[in-house]
Amino acid sequence: MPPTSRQAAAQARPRRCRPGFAGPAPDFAALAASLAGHGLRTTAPRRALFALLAGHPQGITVAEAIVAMRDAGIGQATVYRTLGLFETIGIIYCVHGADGRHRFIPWRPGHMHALVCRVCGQAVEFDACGLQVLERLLASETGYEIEGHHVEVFGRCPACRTRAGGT
Amino acid sequence: MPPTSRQAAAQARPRRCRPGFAGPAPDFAALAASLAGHGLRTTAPRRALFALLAGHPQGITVAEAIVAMRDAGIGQATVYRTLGLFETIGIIYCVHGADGRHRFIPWRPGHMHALVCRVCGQAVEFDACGLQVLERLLASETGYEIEGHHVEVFGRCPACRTRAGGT
DNA sequence: CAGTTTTTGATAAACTGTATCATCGAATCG
DNA sequence: CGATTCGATGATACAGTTTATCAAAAACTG
Repeated sequence: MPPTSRQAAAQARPRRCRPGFAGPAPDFAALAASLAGHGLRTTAPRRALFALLAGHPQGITVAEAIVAMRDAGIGQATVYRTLGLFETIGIIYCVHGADGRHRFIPWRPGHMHALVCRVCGQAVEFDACGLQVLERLLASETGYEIEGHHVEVFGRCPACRTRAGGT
Repeated sequence: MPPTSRQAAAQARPRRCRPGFAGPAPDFAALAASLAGHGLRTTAPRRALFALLAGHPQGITVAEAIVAMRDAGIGQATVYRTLGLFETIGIIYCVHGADGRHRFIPWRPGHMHALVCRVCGQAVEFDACGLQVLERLLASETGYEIEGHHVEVFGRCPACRTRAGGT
């Protein structure tokens, strides 16, 4: 749902696939630009969370973010707010593992998707170019105007397959 | 109503994607067979939830199920339990929509997916055969053992496109 | 640097999902 | 057909997760 109350004044335009984020070296300039472009301010907590995400290209859970941010003196409410904000302005996206927990992954150039290991949670990204073909096909066959898609593939990573055959 | 359920001939296999479920006419015999095949009992709440699901091929949320079942005098704990059960024995599967909420969808033959209109909610189904190619490619490239996928495509249906141009 | 508005952190509160347990009932057996 | 057994249910309590509130602090503007 859209943000409530007064501090929602800055309407963030729902945007997808903003390139240029994530990676070993957090691009704070890009962060600031994206925030400014949505009329939002660049603050220390936002930078900190952005850096945390940049250091975890495979994504983090809310709980992990809360713990990490707490060590930096940042409250959990801010973590929730900022994650939601980042998702809204399109610098991260949210998936849920098979365990049902949300995981936030930085957007990478090219509209990547995550292949998540059900056992250890490690995620590998892949492009879903095939999906764009599917979208076009669907559009022409159904007359729908396709606005987006959400893909989730899950399985077991090589390490987990080796470690335990069963489960 | 204990009618003649001799048609339950087919023994239940612990298998996913069992066909024959869902649809306008809930196949209670198939439900009973599947439950019995897992050593589970056929009860009124399970039949009721099964019928509810059959009436919503596009899936329902937990909240919707709880409300609907409450009207039938069924407790929320039972709804959670039964949904989890149905998922375990493979007559429904769980996804989370772009809004982050879980949605339970009856398995259909052929593994169809839904294209949902964001405005009116009307859904069109399509097969995602392209996805199977993608899965195989991912498996060979990443070494993951692919166990499943979830695809959600959303947009605006022709009627809603015509009716209102906005948003 | 002062003013204005957004953002934050702490707390409370709401919500979601799970565990417990006495009771009920489906399947089985006599 | 009635008795028995053990799984299933519903109500409640409980734990965990997410959101709302609001005074205080911080960020942008000029």
